[in-house]
Amino acid sequence: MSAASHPAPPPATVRSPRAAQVVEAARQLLESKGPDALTMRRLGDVVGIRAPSIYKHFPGKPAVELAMIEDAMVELGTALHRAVVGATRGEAVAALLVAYRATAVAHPNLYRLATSAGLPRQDMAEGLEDWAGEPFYLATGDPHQAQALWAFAHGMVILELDHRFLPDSDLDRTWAAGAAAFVTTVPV
Amino acid sequence: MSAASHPAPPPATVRSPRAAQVVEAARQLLESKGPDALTMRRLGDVVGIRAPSIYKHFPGKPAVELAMIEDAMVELGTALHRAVVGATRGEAVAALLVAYRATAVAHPNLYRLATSAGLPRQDMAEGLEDWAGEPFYLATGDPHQAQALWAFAHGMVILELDHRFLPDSDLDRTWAAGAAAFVTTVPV
DNA sequence: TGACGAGGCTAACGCTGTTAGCTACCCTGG
DNA sequence: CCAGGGTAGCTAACAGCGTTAGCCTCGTCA
Repeated sequence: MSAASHPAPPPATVRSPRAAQVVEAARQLLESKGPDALTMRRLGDVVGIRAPSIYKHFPGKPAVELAMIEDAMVELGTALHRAVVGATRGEAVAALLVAYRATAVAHPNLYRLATSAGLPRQDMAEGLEDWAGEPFYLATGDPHQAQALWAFAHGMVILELDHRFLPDSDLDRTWAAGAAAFVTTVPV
Repeated sequence: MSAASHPAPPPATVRSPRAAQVVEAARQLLESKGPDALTMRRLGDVVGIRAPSIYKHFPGKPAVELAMIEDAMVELGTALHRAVVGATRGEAVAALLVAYRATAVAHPNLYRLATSAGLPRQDMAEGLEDWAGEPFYLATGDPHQAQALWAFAHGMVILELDHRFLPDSDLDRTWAAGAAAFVTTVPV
């Protein structure tokens, strides 16, 4: 393991070929047609089976969504770890925010799904949440700074995705303002 | 008008007595039973009419929700304006965050409804959005700082409401960390 | 008095997630 | 070699959702 590597995500739950196919189809459906298009019948159509047959592989729609969320967290965590590894403190915050924004904007519906509700933690892969959030601690060196920075990043992304900022906003500068606020501050 | 007053919200759209009753019932239903309980049939039950009759007063469920969102924004904006009026720069940011958090936590489901999706801006009361967001500009004196602070506040609230922070987090300190970050920073 | 809009009603449509029950295949034990 | 059982598909159906069509009954006003 080289000095510039980052910790691997916790082992993912194994999926049967059919289950993996369902999750892949669900993701494609969600990203290309939006959340309203993600129905069990349409999902069955894409896979080539009837909706009730999906229940042979997943206990219900929330379980399919949870699998998608786990995938999204692995990808987001990977991007964030890659951004902070080997960076100095000042660079790390900016690089982390850039990676966070880019990953979320690249898959907006998936990001929304993964973050816009409570998580069934007991059903999630052990340690995945901690691992994905670790880069915020690595970049700030303080748990409260890390949480605050995460809140800022998530707030920015979700408000941007939902077009909640005024239409002519210069969001690059707003991101920069947030980054500056967090790098120039000492932990309380 | 005294020196410690704040600007009044833009005039609200007038509602017939029945329409007001529907919105009030919807809010009570949402807050007490959660978003899944907010159905047109249940809403009719509370008001004392059948679900299809609601369509004599609103074009559809989204219109009822929009009315609730407008009410929520008036209340949030009022609380935020009250918090910043007459405060010094350093105090204003902290007071603003306290008011934001308190208002959101007091009506979690309403806050989620008002912030967790895109807004049909053309159907909203003119100027309401600007007016509700104005305290962020008053507290920071800079539009990008204002947006960044809003993103932080919203991120904190929504992650707290959805129990996304690790269970034993000391969120008071995280809020303080964010406040400190934004008061000690100069505009970029 | 007659017309008409406002606001209620029932019935129904198409959609949703989900369950029950049936069937066909494959693998394994006797 | 055959019986049993699990795996994974199917159709039919249910309850609930938002919404629409069409009807009826008031109150108001020309």
